[in-house]
Amino acid sequence: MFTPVDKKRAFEAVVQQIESAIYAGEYAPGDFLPPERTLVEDFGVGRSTVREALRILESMGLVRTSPGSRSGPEVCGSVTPGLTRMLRGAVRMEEIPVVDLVQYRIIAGAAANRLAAHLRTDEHLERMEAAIEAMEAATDAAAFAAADDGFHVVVREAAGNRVLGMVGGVIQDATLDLVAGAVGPSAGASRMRREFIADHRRILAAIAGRDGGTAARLASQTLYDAYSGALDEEQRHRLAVLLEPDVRNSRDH
Amino acid sequence: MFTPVDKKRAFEAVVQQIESAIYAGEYAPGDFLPPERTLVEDFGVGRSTVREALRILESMGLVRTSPGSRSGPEVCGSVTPGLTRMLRGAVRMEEIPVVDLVQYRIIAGAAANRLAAHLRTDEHLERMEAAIEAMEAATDAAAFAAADDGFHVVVREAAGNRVLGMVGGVIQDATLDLVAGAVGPSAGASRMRREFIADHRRILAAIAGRDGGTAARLASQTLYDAYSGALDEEQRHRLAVLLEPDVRNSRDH
DNA sequence: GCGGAGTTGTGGTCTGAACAGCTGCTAGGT
DNA sequence: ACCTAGCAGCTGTTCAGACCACAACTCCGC
Repeated sequence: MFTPVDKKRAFEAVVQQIESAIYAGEYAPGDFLPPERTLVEDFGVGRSTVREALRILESMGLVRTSPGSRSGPEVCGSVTPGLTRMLRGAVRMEEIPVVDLVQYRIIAGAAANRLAAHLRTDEHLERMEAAIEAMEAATDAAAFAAADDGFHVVVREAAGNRVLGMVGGVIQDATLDLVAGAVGPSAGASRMRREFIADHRRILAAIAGRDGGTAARLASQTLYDAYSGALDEEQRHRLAVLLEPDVRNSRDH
Repeated sequence: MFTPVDKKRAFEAVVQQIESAIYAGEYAPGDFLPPERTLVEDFGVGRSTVREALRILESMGLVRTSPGSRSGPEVCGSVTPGLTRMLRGAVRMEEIPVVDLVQYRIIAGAAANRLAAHLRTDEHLERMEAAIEAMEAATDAAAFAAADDGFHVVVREAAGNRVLGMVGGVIQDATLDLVAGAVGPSAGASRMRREFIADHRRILAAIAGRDGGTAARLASQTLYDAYSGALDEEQRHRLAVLLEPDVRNSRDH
């Protein structure tokens, strides 16, 4: 059996070497790689090859270049912004149906609220309270939506799961882009808005009382109420499946 | 009040223009961008600038270049390989803990199995059965892991949620590469492997019987059993919170 | 009709150059 | 002695031109 030969392009080999060096800990965040012209000598390749490799590493968020530095490209620690950017692009390109986005928000929101109820600190509670007060003080739909966003951001932060936080943020943004002003609480009348705020207060109370099950259930129901109006019957059913399903099953018995 | 100026580098502007064109649908997956030398004329920049932009777009998974093509860079649809690569990097940089990935898989897996139980077709069941048979026939750990992957792919497909499918696939690939052989069922003895297969048969039976609650519970428990051995007590607790939490809460009353 | 050699266009790489921005040193003035 | 303006050096950024390898297309001879 022969192993498939991988014809690598030169810049890919450079990327792999630098990437491995960073992952291996030879370069810690904050350190500086050798300047481009030195890398050219070390790798024995042309300048453009080194630069293309650095562009890839930069787009991955591993390094950062800035002119005038005396020390070369900087190894920066946080890869999350690059990851978030790519995920956002992927979501945009997939042209995901709104019902899938809402369905995901119900799933991820329930889990995030459940986790937040167990792991939240008092500081988280204060920030959630502040977000609700910002919702009450909002005069236009944009400010209201932003305050609502802020509440969910704190919940995800309290949940303490980086993946849940990152994906949730991207999907939440995508939902806002698609349905901005059309559906959801921001477009509702003031009575609808008050009800929406009251829902959030109930969620906050459940999180404060470390009642994860109630927090998850309330969060799912609130999302369903906010968006179900814009969906047809078949789509609503796909969402309703996620609301208290275990109870439904036990009733079926 | 002055607005901060954003000094953009030339290749970033090129990236943004091409990116927007793709997202706007001007170039569908499978289409071809103009050749590099034509882009040089169109954008009025040098060749290396265009090439650096193309490298960034390529690392994001948006385009693919191959020498000898008469048509220019190809716009490719799937961004997931790039996402997986970057997520793996984030984990290796210890920016995202492995426990977060496992926790996410439990959350998303439970939801996917629950949805699949309601929406699956007979064809899905046949493919799940085929995946389980492939697990039984697997001789090495890699084949076993691949067959396990295949089962979950079908489940996500049956669930019919694009977000869950895309993100779930990325996370699954990332965990596969990171923990393959170290933890998880692939490293276990044959008894552990048989138990793992039996779990999947039970999940399949629940999905076939349209019992979403049971399918979700079994899937969560299987994942927890597979990975909990490699985690410490505090991490295990973060996972255990997600297993049958409503029952725990009702018992607390 | 068909197979093979030449042509053409493509991406991949290298070289050399010039420019802009920042840093650090230095010389001059106070 | 201290401060500041200017200079030199190094950095990243961009451009132009050239060459190579490769794939596809074309055309010619069989």
